[in-house]
Order: sequence, then structure tokens, then C-alpha cells
Amino acid sequence: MSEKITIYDIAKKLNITAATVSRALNNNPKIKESTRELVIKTAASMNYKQNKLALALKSGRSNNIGVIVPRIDSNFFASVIRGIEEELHPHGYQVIICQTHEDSKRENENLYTLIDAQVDGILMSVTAVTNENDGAFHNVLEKNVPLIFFDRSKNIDGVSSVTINDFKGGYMATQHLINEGCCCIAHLSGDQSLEIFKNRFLGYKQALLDNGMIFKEELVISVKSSVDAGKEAIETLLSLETRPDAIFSSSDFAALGAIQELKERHISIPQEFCVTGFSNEPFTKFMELSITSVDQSPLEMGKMSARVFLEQVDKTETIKIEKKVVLAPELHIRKSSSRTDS
Amino acid sequence: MSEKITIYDIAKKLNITAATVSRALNNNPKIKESTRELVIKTAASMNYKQNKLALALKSGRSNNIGVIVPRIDSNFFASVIRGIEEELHPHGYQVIICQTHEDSKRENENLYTLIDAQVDGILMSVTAVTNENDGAFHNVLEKNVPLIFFDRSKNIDGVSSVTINDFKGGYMATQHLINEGCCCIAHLSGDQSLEIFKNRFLGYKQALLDNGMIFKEELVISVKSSVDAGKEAIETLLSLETRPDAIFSSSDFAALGAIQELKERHISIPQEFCVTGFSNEPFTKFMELSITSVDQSPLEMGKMSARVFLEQVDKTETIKIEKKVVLAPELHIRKSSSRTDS
DNA sequence: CTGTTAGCGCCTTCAT
DNA sequence: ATGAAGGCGCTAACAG
Repeated sequence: MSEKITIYDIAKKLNITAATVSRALNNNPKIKESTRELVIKTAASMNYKQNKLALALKSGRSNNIGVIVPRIDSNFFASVIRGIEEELHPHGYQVIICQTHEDSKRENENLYTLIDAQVDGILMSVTAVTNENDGAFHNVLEKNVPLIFFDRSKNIDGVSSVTINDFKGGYMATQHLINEGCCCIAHLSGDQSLEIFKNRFLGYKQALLDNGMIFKEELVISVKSSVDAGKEAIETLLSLETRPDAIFSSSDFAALGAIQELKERHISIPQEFCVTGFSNEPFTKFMELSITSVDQSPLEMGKMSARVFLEQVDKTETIKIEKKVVLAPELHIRKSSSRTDS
Repeated sequence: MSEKITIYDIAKKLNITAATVSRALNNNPKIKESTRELVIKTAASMNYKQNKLALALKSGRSNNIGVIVPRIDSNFFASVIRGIEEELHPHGYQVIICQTHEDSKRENENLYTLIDAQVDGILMSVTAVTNENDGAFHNVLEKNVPLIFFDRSKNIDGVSSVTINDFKGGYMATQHLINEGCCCIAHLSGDQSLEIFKNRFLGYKQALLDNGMIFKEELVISVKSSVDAGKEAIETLLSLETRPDAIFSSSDFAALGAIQELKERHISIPQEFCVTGFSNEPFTKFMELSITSVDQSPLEMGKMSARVFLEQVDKTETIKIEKKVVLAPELHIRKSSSRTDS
């Protein structure tokens, strides 16, 4: 049907040169107003569309940014992406999505692919190292492509990050449990090679110590973020001599599993056992026995990451700015841990 | 640091021409094996990366596909996108995400933007018409860019679609409520300009008629997909003379709101009142009073859409194929409507 | 103000 | 089997 029409087509029609057309279309100041109008009008009538690929090749900027996440179908990551998209859209950037499925090999592959695709920046949440770490990150930095970590960060020189204060989140949740009178608090953690989980754990530990409580290694269990993992954890924990009466879980899903298993065993929540999660997944609020959780403000995190990128991309290439934004976590206290209210 | 290196750089180094390098890299059969190996080796050593933008400009194919959804932070859409990404990734396509926020103006804008960005195809879930419909869709078809609708479809000539049988979904849910002994079933519907909601409604209506029940206009309320909307709907419904004893909701969130409001009024579920939702959002399964819902297999829907796109893109340009894939909905019966079990 | 020229990086006839 | 040349569509010097 309608063939692709270029600035040459409209130049020919107007007996002018393509450069003039280009200038007119780009609001170049030194062009006669009359010709500008004429060009714009005929361009519209011919249904001309600028070829962004040509522009990208010419300028070296694709106007695409890459976003790498472990998976997209989690409320947290989807919300972050929403924030990124909304912040970047007005600036003319398109968002390319990549998933790692928690496989660092896929992560490296995605990094290379995005660089190949000439993205103008990469925003990502790293995955735990499951494979050989080749120089993918180094490659990105070498190419001078702005790289920004959100939530799951890595300590790399010259790389900015937007995270929440996970230590504080862990501390707040644990302190809350202590305030509710829990005296033996267990912790469901995640992959310790990820800083977020390490920091949540450290916050938990510090809260215990600050309150004169004893930290016990055996009360910390590393689990996957799944309902089943939470159930299994309860099984383990209840078989200990020092039976815990509360859990601070780094995962809402594990917290849910724990709650389900506790109910199964007719242990009343929150009277006999308190549970808090992390991430403030929608379902934690919806449950009849709503679950206390730490909110990470994912939408804000996405927007902030995008803003950090925009700052970065505007600067002169020579100066490497490293910005570390740390957002405040927010504890949402709900029924699963409120003895005072219920 | 490391400058962008091109085929010319490696050609110079080897005292051959760029064309030869290009051929060697592309496994052109008429190239000496020794030079091929040499080229590939030095390319690797120089850390050469093909510039996809140049390739795209040359070939006219960007290897990007655009995905347009109302919003990304809903489990359904995020899961569809996950499916699309997973199916397309092995074929070398990148996925660009766009959101409409249920605004048809944004939808048109996104369509134009994607076309401008020279995407090789567009997969989308349409939004209700909230603004003037300009020729955005027509424009896409004119450019011969494969367009595939998923879930929320539009009847346009030559456009393929992947949907579920919403009529059947509505029918199944309603029939189930009837089987459970409900005799006055209300329906929470959505924007009737969207076929999915119209079809769910029609399925509901047909089920009533097939069972010799009376369809009453007043029992159908159009609501937004939100918890609050569900609560308000209950208020309206309970004030009717013919007070309903069940709801088939086209939205899980509205169903949840309805349940919350019913509990507030001490109406027991499912004994006095049954509720079913639609979409099988994760929380429907997690609730203590789990919610019956219709699953739309979003992951499969995404993969299927991607496959339809791949078929389309391979064909010779001249033939327009229009494929309508209809997936089967699956009713997940849970506590909110199981009188027999509980 | 506008035309001419050149080049972004790659591929692909056409020669040789 | 390889070199030379042209072009994908656009912009940015450099002229005039």
C-alpha cells in the first residue's frame, strides 16, 4: 500500500533539497518561515514519518533504554517498570524489557544484547550469581552506557543505584515484633549473595541486639520466595527446642506460606505467633488476616531510577557521576502481627 | 575508553576490505575458510560488536516488537508480557513496552510512536474508546506491520487476535452459581465498549435463560475494576426489592470488594451469598475465603500471540493472514461459591 | 536562507 | 574468493 516516504520524496515534490526539508522539520532557526510551513504541510499531506532508525544510526542514540529484571510478572518489578515507563515516556524514550529468570548467564546475555541494540541506558535489578561472571558489566561501562541499579544493587565503581534502606526495613519489622511482645523471632531470608537480603538480615540482627535479645543462627532460614518454602520453614522452626513465636520474612510469599502452615497446625495468629513479610504485595492487604509488610514504594523507585538516568545522560560524557539514592521503607502494620489491636 | 569498532577497523587491520569482513561474519558461503577464521578471531579479539541500528536501517527490520497494554502492573498483563518475551527472545526480538492507562489518545500516540520506531510488529490489548479515534490502526495496517490483538480485541479486517472465550467464561461461572443453588444472580460488568465485557455479560445472560431463569436489567451493574467499586455495588444491589444471592463479577477486584462489604454486613459466604470473579488474580487463591474465578491463562496467551506474530512475519508480504485464536477459559471453583464443599 | 557533500555502519549487487 | 561502489534515511558541517 503506502510506500515508505522519505524527506527526499517531499524534497522532490517541492523542488528543494532534502537538507532543507530536514531543517524545516527540525525547526532549524535559519529557514524561511514560508518554506517551513510549506514543508510541514506537504509532509503531513504525504503522511511522512521520520525514520527513527536512520536518526539513531546518525546520532548514535537509539532513544531506547533497557530494563533488566529477574521476572516481569511480580507486582514489585511490574510496578517499578511502570514507574520507569511513565517517567521516561515524556522524554521520548522507549522501554525494552528483558528477564533473567534469576540466571546470571541470562543476565550477561541480556546486557550484551542491549548494548548491541545501542540502548542509551540500562536500568536493572541484578540477580544472584549463578554462573561465571564474565565481563558483561565491565563491557557496559566501557561503552559509556549509563547503568543504574534499582533495588537489587551491586557495588560497582561509577554505577548509580536506587534502593530502599533494607537494613532499616528489617530493623523496623523486627522492632515491631519485639514491641508486640514476641520473644523468639525467627527470620526467613533470601539468597545472601544479594545485598537486599543480607541487609534485611543485618537489620533483623541489630534490632535483636539493641533490645538485649539473643541472636541464634538456627532461627535464620534461607528460603525461596514461595508459599511452599514458607510452609516448609515452619516445619523446621517448630521442631527446634527453642520454638520461635514470630517470623520476620524477607518475602511476602514465604510469609503467606508460613501463615497457612501455622493455621493448619491450629496455632493462632497473632496471639501465639506473629508474622511479618516484605514487599507489601497486594495480597497482604487483601487477606482477611492481613499481613504486616514492608513497603518498598516500587512506583517511586522506578520513577527515581528514571530520573537518575536522565541526569546521567545529560551530563558531559567525561564526568562519571555516581549517585546512590536510598528510599525509606515503610512498615504497614496489619493483623498478622497486631496483638494490641485485635 | 574503548571506542566503537566497526568492520572497517578490523578490515584495515587485516588489509582486506570491509565487504569481506561482513561476508565472513555472516557466514557467506563464498569465502575462504582461512580468512573467515582469521576475521572471526580478530573480530573477537578486538571486541567487535555488530551495530544493530545500522543493520536495522539497511534491512528495514529493527528486531523490536511493540507491546501496548492498559497498564503493566496488573498480574494479567504482566504475565502476558512475560509469555511474549519468553517466546520471542529466542528469535532475537526485543520487546518494547507501552502503556495506555485506558486512554485511547495515548493508545493512538503509542501506535504512531511504535511505527516511527520501525517495530517489526505490534501486539496489543486495546483500550475502551475514550477519545476521537483517528486512523492510528489504519496507519499500522497500511505500513504492513503485523498487528495482533490479545485479550481485548477489536474487529478489524486482516488483524489476528488471541483471546479467550469470554462468553463461555461468563456462562461457566453463572452456570456454576446456578448449580450451587443460587436463584438470583447479579452481574458486575465492565465497559461495554470492550468485547470481553460484553461477551462475559452475554454468557451470563445466556446461562440464565438456558436454565429458565429471568434476566433482570437491574441486576447488572457496570463497575470499574476496583475493590471500592465492588463495595458500592453491594450497597446498590442489597437495596433492590429482588435482593440477589450471588454475584458473577467480571473483575476479581470488584469481587473482593463485594465480599468485604458482604462480610461487613454479616452476610455469610457462601451460605447466604456466592461470589465469583474473573481473571484468577493471585490473591483469589491466597485468601482464607478463597475466591472462585475464571482463569485466562495469560502466560499461554502471551506465548500464543507471539507465535501468531512469528507466523505472520515469515509469510510473504502480499498475503494477509487473519488468524483468530480462541483459548478456553478455566473455572477455578473455590470457597466463595462452594456450598457443597464447605 | 538554501544547496552540496559527506558519513553514521552495514550489506549487497557488480565487477574482477 | 575478494574489491569497489552505492545506498538504507537522516543530519551537520561547509559553502554560497
